[in-house]
Amino acid sequence: MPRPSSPPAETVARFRRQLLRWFRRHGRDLPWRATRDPWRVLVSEVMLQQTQVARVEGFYHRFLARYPTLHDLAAAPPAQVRESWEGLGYYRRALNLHRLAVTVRDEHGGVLPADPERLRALPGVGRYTAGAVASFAYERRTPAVDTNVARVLRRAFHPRHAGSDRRLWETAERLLPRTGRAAWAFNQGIMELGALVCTARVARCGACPVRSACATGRRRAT
DNA sequence: CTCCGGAACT
DNA sequence: AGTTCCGGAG
Repeated sequence: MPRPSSPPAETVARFRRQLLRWFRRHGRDLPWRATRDPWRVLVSEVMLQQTQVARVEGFYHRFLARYPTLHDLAAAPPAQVRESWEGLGYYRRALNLHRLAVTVRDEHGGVLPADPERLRALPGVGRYTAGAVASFAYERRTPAVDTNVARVLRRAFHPRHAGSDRRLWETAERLLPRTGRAAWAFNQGIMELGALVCTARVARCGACPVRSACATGRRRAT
């Protein structure tokens, strides 16, 4: 029997339902999940790009105390911005965030765009971050596939397929619940699953809430 | 010591 | 397609 190019609708629905229920109960109360302020969401996403949650938390609060709005960052001298980023590494992120703030101030009336396409055009914003900001700040019904999510989707729905980001984004799109509000929770949830359960080094299938809807989990009850 | 991780650039 | 950036986790 040929492997379907796309998972069955019933499996997709079950995965979505199980994930959402699990996230409601087990999702962590992270600071950036308690806000829809686009600036705060953006800062969290940029910091989280290559840095783990535990490390980001402290810097996140300090940075936002220093730059409570996008305008505060835009007005700051580059050297100070760089200093505020000390300890997080990948300093180009700070440079790009500063450039982004200036661009949004000067060319978008100070308002961060809600559209992934327009977000994508800003410095330091790739496909993932654009989707994340659109979903987490504006509750747009749009996918956000970072490497954690890609890993979960690959294990669950495309176990023998190595590459093709396109397939993964298509699957992510299919998995999204109907409303933007629910899509927010789904996107948060699937990232949480990748962070806590379906981690890079070990897939904890025995503790996984979507095990029965997952190609990898159905094989082994680890 | 090896692996992990978005975006930009070559 | 491959490389670079930077620090932490396993």
